[in-house]
Amino acid sequence: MPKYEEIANIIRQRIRQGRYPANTLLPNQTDLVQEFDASRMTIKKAITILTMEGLVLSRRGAGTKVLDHSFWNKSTAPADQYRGMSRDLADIGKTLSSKVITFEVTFPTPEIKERLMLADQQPVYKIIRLRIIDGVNSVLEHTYMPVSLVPGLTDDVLAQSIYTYLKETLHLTFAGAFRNIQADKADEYDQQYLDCAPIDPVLEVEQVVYLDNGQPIEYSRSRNRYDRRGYTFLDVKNT
Amino acid sequence: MPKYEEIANIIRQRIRQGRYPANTLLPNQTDLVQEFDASRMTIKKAITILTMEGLVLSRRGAGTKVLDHSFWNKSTAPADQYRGMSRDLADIGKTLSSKVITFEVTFPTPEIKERLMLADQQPVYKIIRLRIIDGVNSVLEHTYMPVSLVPGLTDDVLAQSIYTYLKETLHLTFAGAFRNIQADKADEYDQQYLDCAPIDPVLEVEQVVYLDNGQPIEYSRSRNRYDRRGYTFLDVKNT
DNA sequence: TAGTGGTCTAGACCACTGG
DNA sequence: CAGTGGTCTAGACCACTAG
Repeated sequence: MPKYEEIANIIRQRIRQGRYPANTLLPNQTDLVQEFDASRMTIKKAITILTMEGLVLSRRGAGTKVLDHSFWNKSTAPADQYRGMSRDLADIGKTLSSKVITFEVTFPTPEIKERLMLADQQPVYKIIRLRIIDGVNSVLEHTYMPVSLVPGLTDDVLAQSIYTYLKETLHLTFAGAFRNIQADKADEYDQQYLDCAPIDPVLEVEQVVYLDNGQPIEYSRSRNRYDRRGYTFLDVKNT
Repeated sequence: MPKYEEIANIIRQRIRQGRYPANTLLPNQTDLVQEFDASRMTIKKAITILTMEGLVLSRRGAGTKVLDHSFWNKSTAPADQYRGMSRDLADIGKTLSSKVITFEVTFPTPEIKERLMLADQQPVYKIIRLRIIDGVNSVLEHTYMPVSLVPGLTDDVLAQSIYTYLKETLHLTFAGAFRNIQADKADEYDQQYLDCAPIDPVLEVEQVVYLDNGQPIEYSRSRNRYDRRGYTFLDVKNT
């Protein structure tokens, strides 16, 4: 692990523990240089990480302030499960249990072929899973993955976390994801599996996930019960 | 403007112009060091910007590849208006025209007071605007701003872009925003102004926008017609 | 093994904030 | 004005990819 990441971890811990209380200033960067025996560029990089996480805010001439974002958890939102991948992409697959509804191999439609950047005749997995959070049917997940990139996918894996399998077993690493979020009416499928009424809206999170070599590994549409899941994130100006 | 930003702009332009075509490699960093007469750290910083924008992807040992994300625009999504603030926060206020429905000064509810981090007795503007995109009523925006931070707000400003006023006239700069997105049923207000039926869902984008000194400047809830607006963004792993 | 990007340094200058 | 963070350099070493 890079030095700047270690330093960021230490400072983050100190903030959480209250050693650097909210609305006070962090030690200045030259002091941190001394304490961590690092160059200022390295300290700056560590602080940038914390800035992107919304923990601190630096201003030229004024120092680096510790922010108070405690109210984020007291949100009125239905349930803030989704998070950005600032820390780790695998959090997407974080839930209690899954029920596999469909698991088959097929040729992709033109749309899916394009999103996964596939050549002709390349088969994909088509997976539909019901995600059950705290015993409540919450998300209906339609997933497509190229068979060539994900050998050995089984029902067992699907019942757990796909991403744990991709990371731990196949040792794949991710570059990021492209997402589109929209509201939609509940279709018959949603109504059947999410136990919702025809008038209940659905929050659809559509995403393409990329490996660190730029190859798409997944296209999915997650249809969330509107009263169960929201999508929460921080959008920090980078500089 | 910092040197690394200028370099990023130049490289971005070359990518758009096709001088660095998709799926080819950028010149390596030592070559770029020579061309731009900069240090490698500066070149790296420029490339990081482009990485965050999804334009390129670097891999240790393999070079920096130009990505092809042309299909993002051919999305099946209803309309991708919203974007992250990677480039500029003001884009949030980018729309054709507005109709002011409510514009008053009031004391905040406890919830809004907390989100705007206000002391007691501090009044806020309460603004409700209908945003009309291409002649169609698309978004109903409920906005709260501290009066003390935004002097001189007028109907004229509201009819245009609030953010242009904040930036150009008041010279405020922004640190970022916290957002929560969820689906909801259309309430009577939505039905009246967005011309939608009771069964039509609504996409609600809730946000708190912060100034660069950490002070919240706005709390808002934007209620979008589900068939008019989605929320589209890139989530890139940072390192 | 050659070539790439990732990290790190020690120092420097500058822009900005706030008393 | 003193003190802060933002930028930038010239060089170094290392981890990784790909032939």
